Amino acid sequence: MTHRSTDALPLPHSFYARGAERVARALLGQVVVSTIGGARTVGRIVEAEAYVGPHDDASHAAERVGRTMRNDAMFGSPGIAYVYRIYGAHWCLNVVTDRAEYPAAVLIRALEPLEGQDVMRARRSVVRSERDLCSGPGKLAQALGITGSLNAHSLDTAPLWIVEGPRVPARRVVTCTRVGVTRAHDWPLRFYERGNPHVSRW
DNA sequence: TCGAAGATTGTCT
DNA sequence: GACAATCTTCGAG
Repeated sequence: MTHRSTDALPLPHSFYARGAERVARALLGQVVVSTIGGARTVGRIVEAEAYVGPHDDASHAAERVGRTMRNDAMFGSPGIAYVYRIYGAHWCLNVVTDRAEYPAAVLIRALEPLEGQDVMRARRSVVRSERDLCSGPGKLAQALGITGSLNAHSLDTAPLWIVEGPRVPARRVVTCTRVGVTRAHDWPLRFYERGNPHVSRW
């Protein structure tokens, strides 16, 4: 079998040990690999949002909130996952960034499916087209089988890790405001690949 | 112990 | 395009 990009080594710890805004931008084009439940599902990151620190009022770990049981993983080491449940129905996958004891993270908002589309389709109850598989934070978590049990999981080992993928040229990266947040909604901390049909929302 | 709010999605009009 | 579903978390009483 020929070499696949998904056989590459996981991204190093140093990749995540930077400000969330830089990590969010750098995550575009990287590849998420899941072997949860024994099935391999792979997707390329095409959309991400940064939650940059305690001064970010839209963050779950904003200063007015402080450290709680829910956001505890955000205070952990860079490179671990922060998985939370939203609206009582959906899981969302974040990557913890910056440094330990400092709450910053990047929300993975959309993937372009690369492998295991049949498994994704089986996990996702309602799918009209391939674009519906991973075009949203709750959707991609369901498609990859991600649940709260992966909170604080280190993203350099099975069953969920991130490897280097094809780089996205700067001219194809769009920067805009975050989606769905009710505070600090005008901060330009959302990044996505221009023209990619798997982005959650234009 | 209770009540309000939420980094979304799916369905209906 | 608008709105309900659904339940965990957190702050107040």
